[in-house]
Amino acid sequence: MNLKQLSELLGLSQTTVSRALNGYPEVNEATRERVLQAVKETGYRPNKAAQRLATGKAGSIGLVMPTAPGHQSDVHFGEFLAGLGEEAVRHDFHFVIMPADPDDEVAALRRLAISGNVDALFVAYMRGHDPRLAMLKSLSMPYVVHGRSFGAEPDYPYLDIDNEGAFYDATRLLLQLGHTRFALMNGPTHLDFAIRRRNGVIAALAERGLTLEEDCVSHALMTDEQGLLAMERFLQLPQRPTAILCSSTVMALGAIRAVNQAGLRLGEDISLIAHDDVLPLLKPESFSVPLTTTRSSLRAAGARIAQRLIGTVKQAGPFPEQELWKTELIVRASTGPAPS
Amino acid sequence: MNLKQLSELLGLSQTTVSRALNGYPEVNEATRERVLQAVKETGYRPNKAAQRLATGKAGSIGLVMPTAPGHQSDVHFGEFLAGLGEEAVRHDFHFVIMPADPDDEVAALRRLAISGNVDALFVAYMRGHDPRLAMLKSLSMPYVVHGRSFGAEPDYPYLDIDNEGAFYDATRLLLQLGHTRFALMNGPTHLDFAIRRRNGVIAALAERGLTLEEDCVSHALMTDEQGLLAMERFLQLPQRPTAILCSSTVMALGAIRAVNQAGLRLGEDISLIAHDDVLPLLKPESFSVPLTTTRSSLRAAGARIAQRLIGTVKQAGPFPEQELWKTELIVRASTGPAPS
DNA sequence: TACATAATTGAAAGCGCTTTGGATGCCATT
DNA sequence: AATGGCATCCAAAGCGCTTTCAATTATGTA
Repeated sequence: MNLKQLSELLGLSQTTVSRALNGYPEVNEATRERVLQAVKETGYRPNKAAQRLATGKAGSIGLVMPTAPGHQSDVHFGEFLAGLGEEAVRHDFHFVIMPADPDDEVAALRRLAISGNVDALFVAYMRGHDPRLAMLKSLSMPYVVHGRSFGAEPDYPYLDIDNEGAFYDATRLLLQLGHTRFALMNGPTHLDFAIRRRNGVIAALAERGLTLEEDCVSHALMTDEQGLLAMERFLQLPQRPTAILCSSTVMALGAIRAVNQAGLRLGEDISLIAHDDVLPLLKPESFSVPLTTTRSSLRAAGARIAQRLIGTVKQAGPFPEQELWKTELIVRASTGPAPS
Repeated sequence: MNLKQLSELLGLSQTTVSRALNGYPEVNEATRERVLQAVKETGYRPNKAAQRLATGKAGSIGLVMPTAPGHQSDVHFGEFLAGLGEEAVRHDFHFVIMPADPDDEVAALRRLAISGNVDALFVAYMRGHDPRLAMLKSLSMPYVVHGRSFGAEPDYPYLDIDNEGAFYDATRLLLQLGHTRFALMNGPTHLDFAIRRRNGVIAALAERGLTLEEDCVSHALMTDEQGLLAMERFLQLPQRPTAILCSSTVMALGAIRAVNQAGLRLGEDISLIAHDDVLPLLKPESFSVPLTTTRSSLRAAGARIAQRLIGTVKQAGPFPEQELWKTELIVRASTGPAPS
């Protein structure tokens, strides 16, 4: 069933049917009703490819999924996608996902953009001085960046959380509890959020005249394995840190295992604060020692970005170009006063 | 730059340029060279929407992502997607993801199919007597089902793992270790794999004249929370089970917490075997008590399905219609002889 | 009553590609 | 010289939609 057949069936022109379907005001309400009724009965669906060719709009937003054989797939990606989806489903948008080697992200993003398959782009996994920004600006296609790019002029549309503030606050809390020996389990060095979180910690420590020693910082993939390894390393330090900041609840999982294996008690011997993206299968509140976290929902961020992206494509009013979300600092049992 | 402009530039017809680009044999090699050269110089890219409208082929495979506000996003989905992606990236295919309310999956799948945006469908989260099968058959679009539909004639293309066999073998192992009181922590009742796994357990028990008591079975979302709750319930039973089968390592996480909290020792007081989809952030081998599992990589399954789907679209030879993968039973420390 | 105006509808021209159904010219055969 | 086959190429007809421009009818105004 296509437009032509439908219009013949109704004894109307394609023009009128098309208008009725797309909510144009110049069609008689009675006619529109008739058309809508026929659509319901026949199950007619406009062919998207044709629609796209005619309008230039695809009703879809594109994103690059970093993937490669052996490449760790990322829980955060799925969660974020769920957020995007939640919003997209309300506007009959869909996603076009271009899988790409992580080393090939710039090219993949360009391919996606000029493929003509998408109306807007979503960009994540931002790095410091991210090379994709220049490319995006040259593209004349709407986009929103999740995160920011440290070192780049902040003149691009983004939604980010206040990573520096989050870790600054977390560190301050630990300082107030009397801790003086700190360690940071962070994500990969080149990623923007890792840079900012580190800065947050350093800034808070500096106010007390403390510094973050090089051997008290780990940069690694945010897996529980890496968490275990990093924590084991920390615990073997001659001057063992008592306060640990951690970039992910996934990593914290491994870290906690290391603490337990060392026979230490979380919240007493070791205080731990992790950043919580509100992942579905990791509830810090139900850890055996509930985990103090800086919290910000990845999923909510996804939904908001979808909203901005779709709104822009549909020309539905202006959106703020830059948004910086505060995180919540939620104190639970994994933090306590420094052991004397 | 479009085909018309390019062909004018070259002094050729659109026909010839199109053929040169698409590898048709009836164009002079010299001409083809000239065209390819011009493409390189002008950066011409064919408009996908037009291509699609003309050919009906989109170079993409479609899938429905169950999502709704408040709906738990699923780690397995992301991992599976990574597998699909790994293969798709090699063939310049992409995905079109249609987010949909879980209650609306049949309709969503149909929308996706007739949208003209996809060449093939991937279908997951199969249920017993799944209503989507009939719809898919009527569709004349290639598809592959991940899993099967219990109770339906197995005449559709699928890739599944031998869920029944996996849990049968796991149960037998526990029986050999002397266990007699079993419990099963399963996924939602209506899902196909849950049905088959349960059957596997029941079959193995039956051989020894044992039965699976109703209060020793839990059907729930496969989250760590539900795992915790289910295990707590099991442990409070008057005749406490000593052998637990679990449908997911995520769930096992919570279950293990419950065991620890009850002051029991995993692998001694309680033996546990879980099914391992090889999720990136849950390594059963590095649990504090390494976990005995039935293993089958979700990601590998994704890649294989992508291969079949893309191959079918490209008419690249026939693929087996039905595949049933064996799982591996990997024995680690979470299983031990029944306590006396 | 005559005319301007608003409300509705349609014909047809694209959108950028693929593909059918010829053309055209060239060569080897009869 | 007439024939057929082959290698190349092209004009034009779609694919299924949107949108411009125009036509038609109904309504209101002086």
